[in-house]
Amino acid sequence: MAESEEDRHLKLTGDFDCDPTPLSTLRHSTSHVMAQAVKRLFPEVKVAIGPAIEDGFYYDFAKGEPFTPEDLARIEDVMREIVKADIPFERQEMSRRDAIAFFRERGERFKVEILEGIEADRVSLYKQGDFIDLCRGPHVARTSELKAFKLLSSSGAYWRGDEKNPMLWRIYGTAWLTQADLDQHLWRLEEAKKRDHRKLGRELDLFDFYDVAPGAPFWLPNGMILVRELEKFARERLDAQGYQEISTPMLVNKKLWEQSGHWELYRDNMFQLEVEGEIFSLKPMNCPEASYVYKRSLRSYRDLPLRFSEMGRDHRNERSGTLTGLVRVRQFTQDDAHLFCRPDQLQDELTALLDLVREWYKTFDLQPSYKLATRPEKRLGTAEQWDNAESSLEKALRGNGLAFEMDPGGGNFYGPKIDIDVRDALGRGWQVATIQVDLTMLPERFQLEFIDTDGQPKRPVVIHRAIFGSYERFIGIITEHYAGAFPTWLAPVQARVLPVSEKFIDYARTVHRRLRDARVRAELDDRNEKLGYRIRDAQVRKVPYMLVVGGREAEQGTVSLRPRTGEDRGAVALDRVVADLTAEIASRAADLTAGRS
RNA sequence: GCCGGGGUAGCUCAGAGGCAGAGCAACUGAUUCGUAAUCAGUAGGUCGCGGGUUCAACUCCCGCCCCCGGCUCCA
Repeated sequence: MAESEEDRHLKLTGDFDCDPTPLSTLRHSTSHVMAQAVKRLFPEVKVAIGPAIEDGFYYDFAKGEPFTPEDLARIEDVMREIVKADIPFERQEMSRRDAIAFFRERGERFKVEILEGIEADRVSLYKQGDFIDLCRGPHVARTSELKAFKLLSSSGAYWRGDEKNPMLWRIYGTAWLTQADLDQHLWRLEEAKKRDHRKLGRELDLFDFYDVAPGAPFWLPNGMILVRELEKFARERLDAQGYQEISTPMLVNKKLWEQSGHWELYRDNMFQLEVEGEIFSLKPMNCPEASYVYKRSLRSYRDLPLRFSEMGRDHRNERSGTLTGLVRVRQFTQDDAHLFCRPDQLQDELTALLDLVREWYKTFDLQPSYKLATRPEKRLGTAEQWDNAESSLEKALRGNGLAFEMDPGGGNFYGPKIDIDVRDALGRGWQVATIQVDLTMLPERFQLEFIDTDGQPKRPVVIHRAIFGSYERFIGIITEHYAGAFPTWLAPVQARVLPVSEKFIDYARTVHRRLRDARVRAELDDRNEKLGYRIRDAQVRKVPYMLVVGGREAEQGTVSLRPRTGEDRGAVALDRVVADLTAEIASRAADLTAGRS
């Protein structure tokens, strides 16, 4: 992982510990003004740290009682007074020793602790009016520059993120350069609430959770359609790429996990149970068992690469407080694969894999971004192996014309990797795919071999990769991305036939049957309700197409086509509607184009 | 796991020691309807679970489970 803004903030070392861009500076200054307001209202409170973060800022405070929503409103009022007073931010420097004395005298124990933990001889402080804080800066010139901000929430947070440390109270806020940006951000927060996959999952009957199985979804018929369509999508692509699908046991003897190293490093996250005196565990990952499949026979250099894919159902005993809808679960299904190749094949495999990833996400209108994580300090394997693996990953990225960030030292101890985030329709990032080169872990621990051209056994390189990441999380992501209005190929119900009145039920049945025969997931809504009611219902259920049929349509063999976008595409011949819909579904098109002239 | 907030009808939520409530959804009937909500009626509950206090607990106390927002972790 690259150092986070929080980490840099805490260390106060280097030239620019805090991101000096105008927006980050503004947010950072806003957090100082918030701390100033808090100290005015609650003089006994001690301050910890307050960095800029994505979309805003926070500040942590030591205080007996939590902040209430009313407190936040009062703090915000005081902040606006401070802004109005147009106070300058003033920088001053002092020796670290003096700074320690300065903050100790004020009882600011957290500042003292930070200062004691750093190496710099001199440090900077920033002062605005009656508030002074240890800070690397930079800051805006005057408080009047803060125009568009809002406090959002308060919650507990540990000092330095360590649960053994005291709990502090954190206030989150957001700040922007303009009111329009702030309004836009607040709109996105509102919109995100409306799109919450937990809410939509219930409303659209996709999945549900019951307290008998925390962290594990029950897939309802509608949601299972999504699972099946995604599986079908994945299998089509992997079949075309020469993958071979396997499936390995979920309940596995502890011996395997001792061999793989999971028992030592990951045991706390594994569900264990005893069977006839032996300890078994539900698999948290699929790699060790894929190695068994590899090892099943003697492999020649000619057999490689071997690409074993698996819809691996994994269980991880996540701490109860971390579970969140489909995004963080205890049972999930990875679209996993392990590619076993010769070192000289690594480059081509990675290039093909990135091409696959790039194409994959086009279907969902999700924008991927790539991060190359290189060798960490603690690692296994030779410099030559690492050089080869890192340059192969980089060449694969460049070969595909992909922009990427570097994450120096962020790789696994067994090899470098590329992590892939996607940005959704609201601009939120989600980690989905990962491509990890494994130089040593599986190859060494499981003694993987192939017989090379010289007749000697050699170690293959393994690539661990997942593209959706997990079906559960991915469905959570796309539910929010599409706001539940899935493209036709994914929509649980693709079309609803709505007879204008029961007089036209026969023709409606014919239309319905034609659609079903063409494998369109269609429903007939012949309920005893007015057309307007049934249209509204289909709309609320986000059904892509409504096919309204009455006398005119029955006579002419047409349907009146109304996509959920609200347009009226008028009377379209039934044959054409069926053809358009099947084409739209087969091509996994993003837009609703059937019947568009 | 920790901190804070919650759990009352399918959903959204009100109620606070003394008869369990509303809107929407559901069901039944009437209406036969042309592009986002027809009218009327009916039914619906172990107030998360267990214990305690009390003449009486959805309400107060204790323990547990689950959910939400964070911390930490993460596909």
